[in-house]
Amino acid sequence: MRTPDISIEECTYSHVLEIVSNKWTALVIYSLENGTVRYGEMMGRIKGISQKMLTQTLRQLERDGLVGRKVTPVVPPIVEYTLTPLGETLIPCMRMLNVWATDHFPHVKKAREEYDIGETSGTIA
Amino acid sequence: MRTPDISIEECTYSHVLEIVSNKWTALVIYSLENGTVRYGEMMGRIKGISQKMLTQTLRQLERDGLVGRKVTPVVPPIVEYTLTPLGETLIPCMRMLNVWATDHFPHVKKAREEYDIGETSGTIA
DNA sequence: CTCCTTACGCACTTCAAGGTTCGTAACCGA
DNA sequence: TCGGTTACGAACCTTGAAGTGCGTAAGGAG
Repeated sequence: MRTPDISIEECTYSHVLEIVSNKWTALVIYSLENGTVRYGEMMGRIKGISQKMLTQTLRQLERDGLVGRKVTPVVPPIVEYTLTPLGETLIPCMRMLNVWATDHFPHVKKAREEYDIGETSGTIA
Repeated sequence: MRTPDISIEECTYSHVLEIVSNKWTALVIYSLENGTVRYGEMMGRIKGISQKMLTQTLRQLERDGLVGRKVTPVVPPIVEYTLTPLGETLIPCMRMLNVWATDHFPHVKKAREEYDIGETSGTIA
């Protein structure tokens, strides 16, 4: 009764996750942090991403207004991507998560290992 | 050549997402923000969650060392969950994302609508 | 005339997250 | 004896995210 019910729809936090929780989104934003990058160059920078996933991720970010897309209709084509001002506002948030991870992720890893040990051996005795 | 390649493994940011990007994780953490909560009470607070998903989410958070679990073996059983100190360190991060969402999500929504209009009608002409 | 390039789109497949339902221990009150 | 309670576990199904591979335009180099 004290605290009201929580739902996903009214939780703004969940909305942010919708935007940035995709597998490659963070890496794409990172690669744009220092300015405009061409499609092909991004492919080279982000290890392991496929053409399809890069395109798909960029389309989504473009749709959300976080990155801008500039096409130069020459042959072969030149397509350049840049963070929009809106997109740049995400950087501090991501940095904060980054700091948290650097500070606390080892702790999490340790907790996991201990938990898993307790799971496998502890239940027997 | 200027910036080195980025990969998911070395991106700490991606590790945090592993932890908190699950659908219900944020809501569960929120519900624990003001202190210890029993299992059944959480069910009532988090709208739409099923028993399975609540248990599953709590197990994961417990494994990651973010929430503590205390069982009182009476009948019917009493199980209480609490944020650990480590779990509490996540709150500021989540708040920041929350602020970002409140400030910028309307902008994102607008961008989406405009993009979708351009998609459906613009290509024809 | 043919191949090479860039930046895609499209079709197909795989896999894991999430959701639904049912069963369970153990005691207490009626 | 029997239903009610709490906090689960296990089996099953669905859906969507992610991965793989192929096709393509348009012109310039050879």
